Amino acid sequence: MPAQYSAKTVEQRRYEQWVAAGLFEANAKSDKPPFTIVIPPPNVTGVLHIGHALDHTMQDALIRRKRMQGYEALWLPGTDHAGIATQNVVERQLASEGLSRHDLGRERFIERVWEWKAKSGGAILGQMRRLGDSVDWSRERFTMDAGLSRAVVTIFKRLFDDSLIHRAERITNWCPRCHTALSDIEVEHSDDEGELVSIRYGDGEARIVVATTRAETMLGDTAVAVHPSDERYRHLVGTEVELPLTNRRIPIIADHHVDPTFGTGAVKVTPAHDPNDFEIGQRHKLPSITILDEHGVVTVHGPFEGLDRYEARPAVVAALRQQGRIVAEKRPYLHAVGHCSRCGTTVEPRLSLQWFVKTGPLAKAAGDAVRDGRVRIEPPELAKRYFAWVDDMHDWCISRQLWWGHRIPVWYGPAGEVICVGPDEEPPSGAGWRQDEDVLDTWFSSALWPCSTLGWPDATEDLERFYPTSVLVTAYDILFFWVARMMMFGLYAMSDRPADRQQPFDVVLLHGMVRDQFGKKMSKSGGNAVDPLDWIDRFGADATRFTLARGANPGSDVPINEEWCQGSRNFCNKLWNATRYALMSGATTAGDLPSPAELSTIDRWILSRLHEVIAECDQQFEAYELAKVCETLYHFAWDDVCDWYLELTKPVLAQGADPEAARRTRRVLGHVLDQLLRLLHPLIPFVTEELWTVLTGGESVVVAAWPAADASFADAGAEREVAFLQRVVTEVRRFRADQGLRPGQRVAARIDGLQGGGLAAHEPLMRSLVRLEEPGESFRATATLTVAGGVAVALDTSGAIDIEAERARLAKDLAAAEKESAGCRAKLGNEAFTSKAPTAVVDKIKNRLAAAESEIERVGAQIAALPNA
RNA sequence: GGGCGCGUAGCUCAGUGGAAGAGCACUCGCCUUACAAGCGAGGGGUCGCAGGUUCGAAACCUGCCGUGCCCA
Repeated sequence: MPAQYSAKTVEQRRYEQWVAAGLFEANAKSDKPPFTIVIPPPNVTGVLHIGHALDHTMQDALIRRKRMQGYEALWLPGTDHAGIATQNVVERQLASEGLSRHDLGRERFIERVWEWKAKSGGAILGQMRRLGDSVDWSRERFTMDAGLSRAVVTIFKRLFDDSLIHRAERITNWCPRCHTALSDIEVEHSDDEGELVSIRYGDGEARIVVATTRAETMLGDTAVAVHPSDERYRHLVGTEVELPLTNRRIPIIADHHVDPTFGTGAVKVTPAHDPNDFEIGQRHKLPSITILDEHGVVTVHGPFEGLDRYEARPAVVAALRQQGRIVAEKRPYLHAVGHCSRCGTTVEPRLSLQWFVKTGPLAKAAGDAVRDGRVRIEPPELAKRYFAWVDDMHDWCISRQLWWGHRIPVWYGPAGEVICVGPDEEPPSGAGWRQDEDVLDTWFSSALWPCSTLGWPDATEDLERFYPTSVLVTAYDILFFWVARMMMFGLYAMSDRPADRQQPFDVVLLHGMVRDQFGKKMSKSGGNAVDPLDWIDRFGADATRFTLARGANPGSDVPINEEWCQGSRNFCNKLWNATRYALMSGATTAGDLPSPAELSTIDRWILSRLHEVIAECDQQFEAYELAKVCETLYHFAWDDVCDWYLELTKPVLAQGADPEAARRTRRVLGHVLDQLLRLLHPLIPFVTEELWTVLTGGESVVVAAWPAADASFADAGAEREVAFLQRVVTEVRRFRADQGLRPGQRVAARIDGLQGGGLAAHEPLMRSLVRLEEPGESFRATATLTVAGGVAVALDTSGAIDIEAERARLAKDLAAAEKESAGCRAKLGNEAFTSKAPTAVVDKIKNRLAAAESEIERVGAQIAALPNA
């Protein structure tokens, strides 16, 4: 084994072996309990970014541990067809050939998309292999697969028949670039610079001033609204005012929605181009005048016709200014603007005929499932956010004016018939029948993902066995995207089952977003984005995973940086070298572990610690505290095992030592590493596999049994003894460092009082750790260290010691002890404390005081023994 | 504007009523036969501010300041 671990030479080879051996394939026929995770399907156009890497690291850690624990573990991979994004990609490709999708026609265009998918789609799936995702590739799914498409039609038909899907003309978020409607969650709001223009409508007595950030929409105004109790305008309500630039007069109406404190307290009402105005329009039965087409171009007759909305705005303002109607202008004016989440274009609220899911009853059920505990949100604090969303959900616009996607299964007849065609039904044929042109929102199909991937609507073996899935892992910022929609559809689709088996998942585990070392959001433009593949290349997948997992505190954001990833790589290397050393020292996993009675204190200590750590890890895993699992194992591996256990057992394993004792320690050493590698495997699968197979000769740690905590290994005596030993060693090291004694330099010393601490047997061990040799003929102590517990170390430093350095160190110790003592005395002298605090707490303080007092005595005596400078 | 978080060491974060912690960074000394991707030792905190509750507050309550996110 080389002295450095090379992830590059291990990772790809190991992954291929795992897949070839079928270790990730779940067997629906086994009698093991199931544990299921479906991957939140990434876009088929997507590439692996650092957020996926975090999400997948967490899922893989959970699923690998369950697999080792003997569950029938299924992690199901796949992608969604990403309607808008994919269509955009292929349209761009066509554009470079000078073509549009309309040149090809619908059928040929969809063929092109499939060709694109076959050639370049799903790049992320290959990248997941590099991360080490233990997904079952034999069950990979795509939302446009035949089976999943059938699921879409099935639920559409059911919802339609239950009157939960309907078609209506409403204001929707319209992307003038993608030429499609969007749902609310596909719109991202940001504060942008715009303008606020105040315009005077009407003249003389009948004039009123309104303010707007979108002057061009005044062409579509059909009213001016004021608050009903606004005294300033009461006399105008019910009258009409002249709308400039048009030959129209519009009414002044009173509506509670108007905020009288904003601007002049009067607002223009454009029902066809603003959701609030639309509502006002409905209430007051106002006409809606559409002034912009699907490209955002003005359609009203006159001088502005044919202008883009951004050309029309200054043109309208200029025309108004010419008429002297601009009362005030504010530029720049910061206000919230919605953008298409796919292309960034400013969305245009637009009146159009769309299909909607009536979310009311579905959202209620989705909320109830969490409220009554069938589904648990982790961490629970985030449930509030979930409720806030599902309890106030707007109807969901599901039709998209795209070609790529599941076409809406509705046919319109010559006599105005509207027929929804189910999965096993024949669409109507004959003259005048046509299918709806639109496709469904991609989320409509991914909302079914937990059940459709397992075979729904068919009652498949997989569905029976693996649904409900165990846990859904995703980022809190898309709680609404995945969770709420999967909950609504899962519960609805599975409603024929008993209530406790309908939910798409038992637990929703939410993590935060990956950020840089200063907590800043990662962005390409900000230059702080980390490409996980780059890290995998340079540091290895294990190091990348460990860095992410180590920051994954439940529900909070995960800061990472390159130095920390280096640290994780170093940790892998540490394990590599510890195992390398162990193998060179003859560590073995063959044969039974010797019983504690046969073992040395040191061996019993490390086994005691091991079992504490196993128990801690289990508890932390169950609580989804991955950051804590990492910390626990990092600390145990590096500090307990490498820094102490390996060092403490070196003399036993050295040549010339008792061969039986050495044999037993080799077995314990092998066991501890074996167990440690198993515990770490879910987090860092590659290096642990490489080391574990060499160490144990086993087939693969992927399917090795998860360690079981056994309290009978707890050994408080051994832990106390080793802690004391560590204290003596550290005390001597401090002295040596302060005195500037070279680490390699051997120093003669006499050690007294070891019997009292029960450490007599460890004297040779201690001497070797701190390089103290037996006193010779000419031994003359130049310094004496007293350590707690009556141990004293007299050293011959062969010359004058640095008394000032020694005094400074001791003074510091003394000050600390005195501070402690004073604090404890103050507490114990307070009658209110001793009478009201629990006895256990009072006793603890008494013990601390006693310890501080003896420390003061010890250090004081040492200072007194120092020669005067 | 409404809601939800957060504020602890230089940085990033644990710590939820009873000794202020970790990793990294920093300082000093070391190539000590597993590991310099390493070893040993060390320095560093008014727990945002002000009140309050309590025998006791980093933690609980109120207000303020700063900051982040979501929604409008």
